Amino acid sequence: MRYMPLRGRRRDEVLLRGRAGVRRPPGRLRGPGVKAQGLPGRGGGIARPLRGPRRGVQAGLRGGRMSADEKVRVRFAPSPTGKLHLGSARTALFNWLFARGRSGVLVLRLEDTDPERSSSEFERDIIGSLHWMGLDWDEGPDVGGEYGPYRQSERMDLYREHADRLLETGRAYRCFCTAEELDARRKAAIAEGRAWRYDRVCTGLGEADAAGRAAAGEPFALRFRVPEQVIIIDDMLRGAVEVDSHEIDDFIIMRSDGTAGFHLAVVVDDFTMGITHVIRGDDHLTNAARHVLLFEAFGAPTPRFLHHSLLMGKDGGKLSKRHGSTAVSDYREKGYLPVALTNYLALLSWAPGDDRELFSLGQLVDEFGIEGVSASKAIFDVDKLNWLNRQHMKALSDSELTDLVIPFLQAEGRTALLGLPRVRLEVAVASVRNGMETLVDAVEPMDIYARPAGEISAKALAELRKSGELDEALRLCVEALRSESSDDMETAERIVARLRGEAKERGWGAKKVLWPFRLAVTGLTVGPDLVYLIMFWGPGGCADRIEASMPALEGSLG
RNA sequence: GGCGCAUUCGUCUAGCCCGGUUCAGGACGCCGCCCUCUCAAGGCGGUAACACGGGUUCAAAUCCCGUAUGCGCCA
Repeated sequence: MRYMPLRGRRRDEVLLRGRAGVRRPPGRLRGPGVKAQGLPGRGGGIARPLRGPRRGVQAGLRGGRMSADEKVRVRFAPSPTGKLHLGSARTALFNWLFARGRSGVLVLRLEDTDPERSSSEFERDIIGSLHWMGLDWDEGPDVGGEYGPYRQSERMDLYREHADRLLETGRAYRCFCTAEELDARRKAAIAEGRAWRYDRVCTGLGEADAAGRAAAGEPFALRFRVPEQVIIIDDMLRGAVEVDSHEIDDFIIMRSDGTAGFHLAVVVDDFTMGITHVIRGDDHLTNAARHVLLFEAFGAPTPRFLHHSLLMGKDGGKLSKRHGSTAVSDYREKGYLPVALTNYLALLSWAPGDDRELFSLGQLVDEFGIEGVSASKAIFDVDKLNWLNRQHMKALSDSELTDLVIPFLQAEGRTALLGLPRVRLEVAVASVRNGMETLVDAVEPMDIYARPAGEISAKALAELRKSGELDEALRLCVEALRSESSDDMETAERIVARLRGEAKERGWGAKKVLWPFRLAVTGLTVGPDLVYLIMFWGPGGCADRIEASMPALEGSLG
């Protein structure tokens, strides 16, 4: 590691860049990112990352190519080869927050160049999941835009043209090596303990020769001729990352089947779409070196990069299905609130700098800044997500929560509950809400309200039989209930208070009368607070239910 | 294997830039207590970390060097 990622530096840098429209000092003359070492006549790059207070600022200049009034344009570019993954969702969120916080533009681009693995079903899942999270974009396959098309599969001609340009200028060359030949040479190299890189056997082919073979129909790929230089990746999080081009072999930009290589497609898309900041996962940090080279070769401005850390599972490995659900839509189905998910995802690798943890999406836009982003790994911890989900559910009114719970009751086929008048449904939801971690958690506890009167579970029956002075206790309950008729909360509280009083008068603990109350009314040993039971069935309804339980209690009553 | 990135409680992190105010603060989890008709929720308290080794310095989580480990890319 050569450069010094000093967070304080970064902070200055961010402050400088933080406001859109702030004029930056004129930058270096040379192209961005690439140090032109050993290429005479192209000097002027920073030979080493500068130390001291100006380093970060310097690293942020991008060669002055970006004018101060240039609008921030970022992109999120998933492959529709699976459902939207939590890690991708986090990348999308970072891009979205970055764009929205700077009045920038977010582009959604689908990297669907692999027809074997891509499907429109996944495309729908991705778009649906993003929308569910509350994210939107200004340009994309579904909304259009002036830089389209936004599916890579529809941009093949563009890649071809650009690849040809590199061939014409000599920045790329035809490679006739077959897969078998390459494989054999790679194996040999590895067997000898050498690091394998493409051995450039085709780089010396004369143009006439190569063109002739191509014309004769011999299949070939196009390889990028990697120049000798130290590549500097200008990363907003990690500073200036240096990569020696010796580490990079002449990678394929156009496959022999005529499809574009990943690196070519990404770079062509990024600069033709006017992307100013590339925010993506750490796994692309070293790929960025290739990209910088390509931007340079095309004479295009190099965007600034931010390679955030990857999302890991509990065991430290890349988050995968082994660790549980990884798709955003799974969390949606489990009853997580989108705001809790975005809050949690943001909190992985980002902190506001103080003790606050609860953020709505809008608050995140206001508070989020790359100065608060950590560069180290993030492990997905569902416990914390659960806690956040709880916190966000608490902020909801009973009515709002009910609206959210209804679809889950439908999905679980709770028709009896769904047939309830709205007010009673809300009481039912209110009664179970503090036990909920997610929305689905409402369903089973609410089944208590669908129980027929007089049906007592074995466990509850045993508890009732254990209770002394049972008949007296139940008589008091019925009496108290019969004396009231409203089913509002005040009344319900009054009834419970009265029963406590009655128990106290007799020198009993409250449990002696309240426990049988619960058991007889619900037939179960666990359930919502008594106050809610009274509100749900009404005082009369509860009295009826207690009386309905009497037959089952034969022999236990005095 | 080469290169790159990362490394503060089990987990997410504050602090690190501008060394002393920190025997390192918060949150989740876990444990205990309180509350209590049940289950929870809630309140209160506790547990637990500067990867390691050198160096600089009166003083280092904070600065420098090295090592280790993890992750990534090349595949």
